[in-house]
Amino acid sequence: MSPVKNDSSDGAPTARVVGSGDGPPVDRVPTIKDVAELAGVATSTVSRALSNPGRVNPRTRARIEQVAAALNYVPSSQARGLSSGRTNVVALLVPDITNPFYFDIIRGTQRQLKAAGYTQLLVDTEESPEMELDALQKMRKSADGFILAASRLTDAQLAEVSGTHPLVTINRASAVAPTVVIDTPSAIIQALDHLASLGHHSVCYVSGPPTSWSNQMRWKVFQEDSRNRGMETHCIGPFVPKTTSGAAAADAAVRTGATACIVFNDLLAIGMLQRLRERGIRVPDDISIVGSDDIFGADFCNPPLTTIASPIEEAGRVAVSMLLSQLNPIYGGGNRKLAVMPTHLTVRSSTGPAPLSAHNAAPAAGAPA
Amino acid sequence: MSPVKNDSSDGAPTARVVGSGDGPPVDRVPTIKDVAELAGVATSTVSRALSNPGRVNPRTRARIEQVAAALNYVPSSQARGLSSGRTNVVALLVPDITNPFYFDIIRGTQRQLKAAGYTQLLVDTEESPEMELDALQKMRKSADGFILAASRLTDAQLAEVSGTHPLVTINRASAVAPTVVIDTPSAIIQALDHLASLGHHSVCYVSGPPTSWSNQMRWKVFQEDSRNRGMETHCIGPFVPKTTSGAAAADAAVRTGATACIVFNDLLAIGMLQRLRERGIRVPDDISIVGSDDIFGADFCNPPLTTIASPIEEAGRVAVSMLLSQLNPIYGGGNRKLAVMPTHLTVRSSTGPAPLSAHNAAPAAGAPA
DNA sequence: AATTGCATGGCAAGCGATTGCCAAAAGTTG
DNA sequence: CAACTTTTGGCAATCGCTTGCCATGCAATT
Repeated sequence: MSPVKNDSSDGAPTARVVGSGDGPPVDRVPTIKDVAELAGVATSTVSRALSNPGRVNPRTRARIEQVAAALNYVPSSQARGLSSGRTNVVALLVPDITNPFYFDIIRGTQRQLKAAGYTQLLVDTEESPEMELDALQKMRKSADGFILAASRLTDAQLAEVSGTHPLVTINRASAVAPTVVIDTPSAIIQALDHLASLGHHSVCYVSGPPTSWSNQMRWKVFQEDSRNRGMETHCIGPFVPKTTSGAAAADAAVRTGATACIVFNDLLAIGMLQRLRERGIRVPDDISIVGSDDIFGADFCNPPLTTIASPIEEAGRVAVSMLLSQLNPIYGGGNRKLAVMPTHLTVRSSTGPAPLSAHNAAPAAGAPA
Repeated sequence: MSPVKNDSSDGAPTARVVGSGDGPPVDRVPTIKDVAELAGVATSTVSRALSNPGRVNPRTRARIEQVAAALNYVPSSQARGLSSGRTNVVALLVPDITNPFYFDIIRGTQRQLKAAGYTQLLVDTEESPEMELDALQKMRKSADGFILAASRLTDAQLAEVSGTHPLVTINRASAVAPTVVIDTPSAIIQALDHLASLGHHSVCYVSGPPTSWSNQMRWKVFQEDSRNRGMETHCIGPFVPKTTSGAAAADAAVRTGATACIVFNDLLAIGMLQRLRERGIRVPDDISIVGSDDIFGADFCNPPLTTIASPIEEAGRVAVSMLLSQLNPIYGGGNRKLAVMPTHLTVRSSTGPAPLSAHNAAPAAGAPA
């Protein structure tokens, strides 16, 4: 009833500038108790007014909200977490924070989580299953749920963890945990189609981390489909999925005599592009390269990379929805266990017609023409 | 002492697979009390043993540690935070999480923080001062300190915030907060030197966000130094520092007739490169481009970008040290208020000799040679 | 031998919220 | 108007840990 902004003529009650005082900033940050007193109610009422709107009289609630605003009150997430058991934090675990592939995931989950009132905690597991497990363990109590992007865990580990933590995986199929995967078979088949229509007969898969589920899937489909098409099939690797591994990958690829490569991811593909250029091997004239992910940079590298693109940011968003419906059944949407994201081939300039020369004698650098 | 992977055969007290039970996983996670009881001491002793090693008898401590390990005990960060007032969380605020410039900062701070036992909380402020302020406010209690990368706050806001929150800024000078900046004057001068030695007489600064401190600094130095050298000086912009703004920037740059550009950052520069290529304007034959930051992609774009590189990851690490010494004076290192990171020019292929033709008639796309 | 001092560990009071339970007030119904 | 249901708000017990303060035991000092 009484106007609320009465506690000081004009100033903000908290967050005063240090000003001339030499000590640390004072003016203790307001707690729920301060709000309660000022509003003339019990702390329980304040708590409910703020997080359980229906439970309190609209008039009372309005007053409390005013006081809270005037006081610049922000509930302590610590205290809230302690007493309620919920933290409103979701942890996103990625193998390598600097891999552009994850940017869109990060951004997608970030947006969606924020919209749902959650805070995202980003963890870089450095491609290590141990770190992944460890983080999961350590944050058991400090996060409500987990999103594992391209988890490096074994099936058994994943099953175990999934039994005790609400989680969803991205790009890592699992029998037990809800999963968002990209449509790998379709992706590979599209790429192979493209290559076949350009006249390639000898193709090579450039493999990524052996522990990566999507790598395994890609190779499997690649192998089957290229065989069905009667293509000569090669596989090289595994390589660390970074540009720096591109040199080794490029050299190995050339050595197979294949006229086209499908590469585990764009990072590696871009590295290969660089190496091939150094060695004077022309792309796509001498060899075609198909990447995967369509990361930042794939469009402006040289030549621009043909690549398998997928709606990664959306995958992130979907993962969040799945997790949220797991955390809070009220979110509805049922409990979808699997979402498959469509893919499409983005053709740029790193693929072209197969060279006319035999496919078993790729031009070696420095060799006479 | 005990190996870590021991929780298999004889049962981990927690984290049991759900197995056949249909209810949620039980086996309440162990608390400090469980550890205390099992070790036959008080909880206070456990607490001390775990976080204040010197305060407890080594033998007792060993026992407690064993029990804790056996129980797979992980202290609740919530509870710890509540009672101690410390959260062991440091928030890193960046304007745009997808801007590769920040990757190295993120990685640098991440590493260093982890080493010091802190958790990094990454926040994307979306280039918005409001969001930045808001995040700061909201996390007042949930983070021990803040690192503001390229803060968009005004001086006044920064001063106020800095009075109430332990923070350090990166690439944003401030009279009040400890700061890590890159050596902008030197960077610009190096670039201008390079350009001058290539015979350029008309240069253009391509401006980034007006609220960016480093943008302001760069322009200031650019202006002064190019004038001192008797160069013709242009400035265009501001542009949003993303590749998508590159087209407009490129067109505007060409229009000035300058033979060389120094661009606010690599993202924008790469966008310009793309546009120039589209328009048939050759880089560096017709126009030279210098970027800034040496981000991921600067080395493999087309042509590879000459750019001002700085030890960004190290800047992140330094920022963390400065923050830590602020949070915990025991960390020592004094209270350095300013760290300046050296820069160097990385010359690649986007810069070359000034074209011989007059500098006021850049070749228009489609114009006959 | 008495005193002092230090190392060690326990007690218990918080930290700031949430929430089950209960009581008072308000609204309904016959 | 009585009996009953619903709303609304308060009490107080947690949540799991930290930490100031105190008690004890033992070694060192005088």
